Amino acid sequence: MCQHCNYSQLLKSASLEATANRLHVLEVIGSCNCPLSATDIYKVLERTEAINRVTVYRILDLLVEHHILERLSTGGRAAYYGLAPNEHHAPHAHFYCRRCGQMDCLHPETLSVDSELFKKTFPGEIARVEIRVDGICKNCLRQ
Amino acid sequence: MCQHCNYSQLLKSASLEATANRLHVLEVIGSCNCPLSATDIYKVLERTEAINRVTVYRILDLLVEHHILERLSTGGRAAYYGLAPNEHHAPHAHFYCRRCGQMDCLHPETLSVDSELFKKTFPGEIARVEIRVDGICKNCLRQ
DNA sequence: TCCCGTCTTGCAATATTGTTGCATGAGGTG
DNA sequence: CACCTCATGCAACAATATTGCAAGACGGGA
Repeated sequence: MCQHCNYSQLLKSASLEATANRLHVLEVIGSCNCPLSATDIYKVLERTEAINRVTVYRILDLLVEHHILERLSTGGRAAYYGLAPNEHHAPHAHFYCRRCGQMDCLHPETLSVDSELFKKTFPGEIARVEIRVDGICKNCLRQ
Repeated sequence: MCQHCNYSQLLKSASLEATANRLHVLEVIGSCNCPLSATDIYKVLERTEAINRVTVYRILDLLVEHHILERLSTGGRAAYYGLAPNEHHAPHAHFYCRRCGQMDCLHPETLSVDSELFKKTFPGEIARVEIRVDGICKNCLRQ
């Protein structure tokens, strides 16, 4: 997803140590153009690194808390993780294929919500708006 | 949420038997103005009915599959369930409070997405668009 | 009425996903 | 070196959901 982000820099600006494990996690997520579940990430990493499953969960939680990653939800029960919006990444919606379970990022322009009016009238504090389109992807439609 | 829906009728039009358990589940969801998790529903039901937790899960799955209920996701790991859009219920967005975990329905007009352009250009099939606003609700802000 | 098939439900076991407690080890600082 | 902090591993646990199998309900037809 990102040739623009310097993960080490991202971590440092959040006052986090740029440990090898954290960089590995960011590289896996950043090099995939779609959000991944914790299990996905762990499975990729364990092939090449001696990393513990719990460590992956802890890193994901930490990075979400520091707004480096964002947690997304499918209709299913696993959480998915993607790079959080930053200067290189505009907030964008996601598409979830009900048949194959694949989650994809949509281009920021294609789908957005007009939340200005909402923000003015809503009595609470708004942190983010998550938009997810569910359906069947073109690959699954072909079959 | 609904004085207009005849649950028994809803089930019959989906060719499903209107069993007591299914009606109970629908009544619990329909009489709450916010989506509920499977556990929420089970806890309400077990106070008055002899119903099994697994039965609740199965009924929820069945009703989602038949588009009587819709499954919603919070940032957390539990799925939430609400009545699916139908002639009495316009599709609407939801608000999830990060502090108290409460999920609320928003009025259909306050927040909607312009998906016409998207529908024309997207190469897959679109079943629904889920919009969730995350933040802190007004009750939590007061504290 | 009795048998048979289908559907719903309960129960136990299991799976998946995520969390907690505690110990170890690395690396820096006085 | 003694001490501190932080990241990590490991085992146990917790929460949420699913599966397999058996029992029960209920209707249709012999």
